[in-house]
Amino acid sequence: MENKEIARVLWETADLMEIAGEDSFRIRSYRNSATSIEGYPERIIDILKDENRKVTEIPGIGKRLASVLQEIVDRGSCERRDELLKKFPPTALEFLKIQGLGPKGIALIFEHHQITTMDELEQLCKDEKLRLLPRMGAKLEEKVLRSIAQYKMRTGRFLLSFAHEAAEELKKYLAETGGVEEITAAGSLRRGKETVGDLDLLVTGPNATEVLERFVAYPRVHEILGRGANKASAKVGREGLQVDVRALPRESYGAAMQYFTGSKEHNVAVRTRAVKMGFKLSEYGLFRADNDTRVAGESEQEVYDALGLAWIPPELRENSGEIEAAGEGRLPELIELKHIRGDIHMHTTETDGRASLEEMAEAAKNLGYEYVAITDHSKAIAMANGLDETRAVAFARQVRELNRQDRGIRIFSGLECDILKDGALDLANDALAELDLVIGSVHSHMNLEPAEMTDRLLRALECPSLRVLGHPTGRLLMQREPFSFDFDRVVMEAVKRGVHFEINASPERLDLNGNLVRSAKQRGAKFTVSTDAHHPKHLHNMWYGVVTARRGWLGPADVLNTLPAERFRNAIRHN
DNA sequence: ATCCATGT
DNA sequence: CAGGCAGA
DNA sequence: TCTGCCTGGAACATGGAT
Repeated sequence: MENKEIARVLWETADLMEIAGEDSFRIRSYRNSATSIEGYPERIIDILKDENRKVTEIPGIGKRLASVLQEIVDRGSCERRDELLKKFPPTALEFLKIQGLGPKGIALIFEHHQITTMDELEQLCKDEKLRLLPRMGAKLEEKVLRSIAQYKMRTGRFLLSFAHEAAEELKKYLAETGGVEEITAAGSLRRGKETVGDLDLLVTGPNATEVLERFVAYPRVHEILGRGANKASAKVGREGLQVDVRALPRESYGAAMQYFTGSKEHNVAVRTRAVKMGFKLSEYGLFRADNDTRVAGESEQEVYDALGLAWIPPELRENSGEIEAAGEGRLPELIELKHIRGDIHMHTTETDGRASLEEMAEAAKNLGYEYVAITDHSKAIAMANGLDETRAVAFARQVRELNRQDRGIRIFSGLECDILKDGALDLANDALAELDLVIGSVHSHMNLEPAEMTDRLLRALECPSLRVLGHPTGRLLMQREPFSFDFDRVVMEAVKRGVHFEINASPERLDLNGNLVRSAKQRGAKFTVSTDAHHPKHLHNMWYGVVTARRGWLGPADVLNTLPAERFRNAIRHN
């Protein structure tokens, strides 16, 4: 059992305890242990097995949680969780994701009604029964109904990061079969879409068929949906990600990859082109329409070539101009991970990060970056102990001092400064001016009317120290809609003032999706790609941001943090 | 006005 | 629930 | 060195119910 799964069980238990109204310190302990286990460098299961070691060495884990961990590893659950699940249905945990319903509200609902499914909850609201409960009213019913609608839209979809990790794990496992030439994840994962519905794995090689055997025997498969000679599909993991594995002959591997990568719209357009050229294209290959002779199929390159197209990076395959561009040889040269020279949005223990400045810088150095910007929160985020003017200025000074010693990576002093409700920045200008890089972000009042939100952002852009608009749309994938404002107007103003748009690489944001990036670029916008890391391991998320930038047709020149350190410094310098 | 639960 | 501290 | 007792809580604003 992996640390992640253990952490999940602990987290669930904490949620259930909260609904049951148990001691808040105990709940906190469970949550603390969940987060520290999730990010723990060693496998808990190994420590438990080792006679000479104790899990209580891990800070935050004491005698009680140690035995809980043992229990979870042994049987996948713990007594407390089992008890609570007798009292509350497992859907209670789902209800927690409905906006407006917290632990208290859910407990109250269960006290009065015997419901177990989301549909029943929906019905309860529609029947105007929820408002009969104390402290609940018509407004809440509406809110819950809206949130349920959203919930239904997003079920069955998964974060890109989740699908990516699942795919990597599966690929590794399946490759152990031997006799496998290639395993590739196709579909929206390959196109780098922010959320993914299901996973398509394509396999070729002499033993491709055996791979299907191995797949259905995968320990995390929990429901086999079908299995034939060339294709098997199953639900994987507790989350129920549907995975299709297809075994393919070498000669049609490229055609299949092209086909299963999509998008559907892209494929329709490509096929239309093929037909016009006297071919037919399918997942089996590209054939001449008149005599069915195979023209291409082994590689994607071959297929696109034969159609008179340059090979199109999967991120662009949305039928939004990429085919024309490929035909005319004017596909953009897209940004790649290796172009990124510094991560310029991250947090430390000074506010809500989990590691020190030194640890973050060290981790960034190990990723090969030339520089980092440390950008902790400002004081409006009180719960994160955000920096006030005094601390910000002191921090800027501390960083100047740090850079005198050579630590193999350049550090810039930054701040993720809150944009207040009226568009003013949270800290005074003279304090901001001391910092190398000011990112302005909205963290509150996200439901303003569009006009008001637009004005707010426009006003924020007036701040002379502002260099970056952080997570500009505020969306949280599958959780919170982007806030609405006049994007184009804000883009134009930002361009005028030299403010960059952040492509926030954190997988639950991927803020600015590909479409917005592209339309901003067309209006002259420049960008940053940053992880918003709160932990050294989050620095790895950069890839997701780069993929998103690619979906927005960006090249390295569009992105500020591809510049070498010195040029980067000049670009952000205040006048 | 006050108090609570929720959310950031 | 963990961790620290007092008192044994 | 062990046992038992005590403390700790990321702050605040908002929207809505009463």
